Amino acid sequence: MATMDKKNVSMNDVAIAAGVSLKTVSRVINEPESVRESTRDRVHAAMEALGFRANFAARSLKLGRYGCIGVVLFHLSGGAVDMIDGIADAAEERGFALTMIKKRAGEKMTLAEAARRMSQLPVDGMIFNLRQMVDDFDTFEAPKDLKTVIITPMEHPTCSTVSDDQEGGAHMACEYFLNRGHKNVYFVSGKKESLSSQCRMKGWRAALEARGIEPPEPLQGDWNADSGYAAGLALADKPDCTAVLAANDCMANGVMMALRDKGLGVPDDVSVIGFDDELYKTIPNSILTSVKFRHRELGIRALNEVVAGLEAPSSRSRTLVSGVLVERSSVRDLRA
Amino acid sequence: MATMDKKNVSMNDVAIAAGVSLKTVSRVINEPESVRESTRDRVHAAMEALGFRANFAARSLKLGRYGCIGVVLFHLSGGAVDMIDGIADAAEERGFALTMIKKRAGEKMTLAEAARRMSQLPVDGMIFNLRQMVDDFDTFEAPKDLKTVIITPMEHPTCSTVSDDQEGGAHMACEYFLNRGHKNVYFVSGKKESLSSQCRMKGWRAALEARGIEPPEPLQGDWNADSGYAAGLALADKPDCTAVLAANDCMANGVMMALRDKGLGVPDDVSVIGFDDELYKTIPNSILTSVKFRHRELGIRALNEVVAGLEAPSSRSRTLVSGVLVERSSVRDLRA
DNA sequence: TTGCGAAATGACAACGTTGTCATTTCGTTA
DNA sequence: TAACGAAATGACAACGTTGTCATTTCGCAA
Repeated sequence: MATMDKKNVSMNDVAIAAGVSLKTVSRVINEPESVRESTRDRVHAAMEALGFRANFAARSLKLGRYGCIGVVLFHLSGGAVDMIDGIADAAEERGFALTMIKKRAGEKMTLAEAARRMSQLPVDGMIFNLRQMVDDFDTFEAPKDLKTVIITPMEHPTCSTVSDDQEGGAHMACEYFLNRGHKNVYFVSGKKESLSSQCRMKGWRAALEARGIEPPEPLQGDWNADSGYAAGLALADKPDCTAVLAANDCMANGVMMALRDKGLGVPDDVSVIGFDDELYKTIPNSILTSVKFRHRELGIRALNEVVAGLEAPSSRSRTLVSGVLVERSSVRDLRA
Repeated sequence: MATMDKKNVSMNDVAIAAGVSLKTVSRVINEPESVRESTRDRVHAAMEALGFRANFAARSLKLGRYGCIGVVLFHLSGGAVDMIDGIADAAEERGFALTMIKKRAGEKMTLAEAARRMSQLPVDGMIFNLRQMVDDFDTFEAPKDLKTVIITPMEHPTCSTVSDDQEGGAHMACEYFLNRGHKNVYFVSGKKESLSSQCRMKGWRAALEARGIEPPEPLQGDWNADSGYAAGLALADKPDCTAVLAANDCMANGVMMALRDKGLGVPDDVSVIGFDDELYKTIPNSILTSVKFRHRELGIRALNEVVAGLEAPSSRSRTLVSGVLVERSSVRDLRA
């Protein structure tokens, strides 16, 4: 066998093989222009022959940075995929890799705990994806030397935050109803503990109150279609119900099915708007108008915010990524 | 201000503050039992006061390992969330963090390229999530010192692989039809380039051929409901079509809607089975029988395989995680 | 050929840990 | 009190890079 594995190949090994100094090998990697071409070729050949791979630990130790951004997933939901996608793409583009840890099911993780664990890992900054409340949210202080961005709709006293504009999205949907002559809007919520659901409800409530309308009692759902169906059955009995805002598309679909089963048409008798714009994937010829959030954009913003803050970890900003109303035909214009 | 930030606090700083040697601080962290309690307390106090955090780079450099597993996402689909969830949980449990990179949209990444990039990062082993074919699949050789596991339905000559048993799942669904008196099964595929779709088709074809049935021409879909709907319209015209296997639930739903619109009932006139068992989230009272894969389990297995192979990176194994048929009422028993 | 400035290369320390081995301190027993 | 083995602690090198600064080599003009 030609290559016996004498552990790992170091720059020194390459240097010896190429008949140059260790430092020259380093230069070939970091500032190739400064090395004469003939020398460079010799070094490259040696690296190839020995199967050299730069040692991440030694490099980071010397440089004092890792080129990695930490991501803490407190919660892994459907929309999280696109967000991670955005984070990963933006990271890639800026030459960072991601280091990821996840809250385990059942485990109760605080921000402080997450920060403690992250700071043992190779990261220059970190992103927390937080979609539910945690105990120490208000008291948490990020490590001074580790830029921290929290993806959450709540404002944080010291950390930068990034969020979908959930309230704004709900507001937009309500306005859409009201501007078309609807006198009221019913609301079907998602799981109680979800911040998204809470914010969507808050926006709905605010939009109605801004018009001097008393918001009706919201109906409690759990994100799934069956809970929407149950809500729909209840709503079908309310004569003043002409408009329903459901906190996601699945429940909106449940509502529509229930209305249909009760002999009511959408949008002829009742108008419906959902959230997330994903029903079209599952329902052919879907007519549901829906508020869509740009999760990918959200991830990109979060990552950019971290990178921008690497030099000044204590800086603080608040970013809201607006939603978009994807218009289909599930809302009737009562003025017509 | 008490604590001016003189860059980072090192073990040496702590040692001085606590009036002990650097090595004792190291011991407090790595083998606390071997340090007298009074000393330990003093060191802990100093660490607290100075805000000491162990330096990952220095530690890894010395230890020669990182405690991180690399994950390469060639493709980020819906099912990937659960898989990542499984990987992350298993990693957590075994004391590993994850380092992640992602193929960017449009970019063409080979296994070799992915391995090259990963090996510059802090990882002890790696997992490739590969749901489409890549150019160098057969020729790829993993770095000798970096255990590599590929999540893919294809067998690889040198790397360990882990996969859902897609073929088996399709086979199971077909058997389920045939055992209930159906004489044939039609198939609606997903996107052409998807390995999942290809494997499901292969399993379907094999199951029919095993019973001496000539498989009808498969219908090409794209995973979304509309393509299923189109397929359903076509199938409604085929008098011999009593059973349809759709490569996912969304398309299965599209098929069912089309059949209904053509005046055919499910399961009375035509039976349908889907894949992934997720329709119930979107459709109230869903009746669709579906083959469900345990993506979370898949992730766990992949991670365990990597960790098991850390000592012997060249070992090779093939793991198949079986699917489960979630039975509802979309299949009619023709024998009754 | 010599001299010169610029380009290329090299020697050595340093980054912050942990392993090895030597030294000090402690608690017992003679 | 002295002597001893065990427990606790410390000094120093090493891990594989990069930064600093010194040295060598090069290309060109005198």
